[in-house]
Amino acid sequence: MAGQARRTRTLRHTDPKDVPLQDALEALADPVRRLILRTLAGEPEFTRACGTFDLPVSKATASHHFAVLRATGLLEQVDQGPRRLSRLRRAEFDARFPGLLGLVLAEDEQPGPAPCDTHAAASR
Amino acid sequence: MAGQARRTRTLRHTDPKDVPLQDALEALADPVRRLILRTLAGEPEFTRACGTFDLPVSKATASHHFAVLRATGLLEQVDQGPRRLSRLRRAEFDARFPGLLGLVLAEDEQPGPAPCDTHAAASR
DNA sequence: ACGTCCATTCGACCGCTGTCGAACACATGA
DNA sequence: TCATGTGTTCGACAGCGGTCGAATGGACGT
Repeated sequence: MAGQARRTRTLRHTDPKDVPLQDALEALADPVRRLILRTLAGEPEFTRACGTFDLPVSKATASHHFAVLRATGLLEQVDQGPRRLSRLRRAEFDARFPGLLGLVLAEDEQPGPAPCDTHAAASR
Repeated sequence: MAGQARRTRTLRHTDPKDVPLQDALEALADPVRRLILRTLAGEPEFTRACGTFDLPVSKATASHHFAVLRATGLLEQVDQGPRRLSRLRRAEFDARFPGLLGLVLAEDEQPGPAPCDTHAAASR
């Protein structure tokens, strides 16, 4: 059978209304998760699969971060075949925490001279 | 004997302008620190000494949290004799991260069923 | 049926940070 | 000078969370 309509199934996601500020801040306090959110904000909805993100971590870790974001009501995901497409729940999250997501999306990539790097890179 | 001027000396504090979003979120992700901020917001400026806060942690831990808040540009402190009085740098922080502090100060104390602490019972 | 691709889950490791008691430093008042 | 009250600093400990490789589960295409 030729490909018919893709069976896109929405999976359970947390409603931002039920998210305590504690969880929201913890979720956003991770740089990888913020990178995911910023990437997602720059694309049409439901066009990026998890694997297409350019993240500095392994697949397992990335999956963990997606789960956290979903649990915090920050994104909604849809299974389309083997891929899992994401959408940023911008309006919903903004209704719960006005301005918070905006700060994240507007974050500068801090191109500084790497004062914040984790350990002795001994580079440059 | 009365009438000697209180020698209030301002100590070094970080300018919110120099604070990366990363640090701000990490600072606000701690419930004790948010409690400090909310308490401070409900009082006139420079009227609360560190010891007068009703915090669920030891003196040493409280001191640590005050240091973090100071380093994040969230509060300014003045030494008045043996006491260290604090002021919430509301406007300055709001200029750097519009709306963020507002969310914290408006936070509900979550009186609900969920006891936020996962363990640490029978302390002291 | 089978293999492939995609994402999650599992177990383990490790560093960071929140936590504490005790010791210290400082300013003040007797 | 000493005692007191206040806040910080010093080790030390514990738990959480981010991280990984490997194993697992599903959904196609052939």
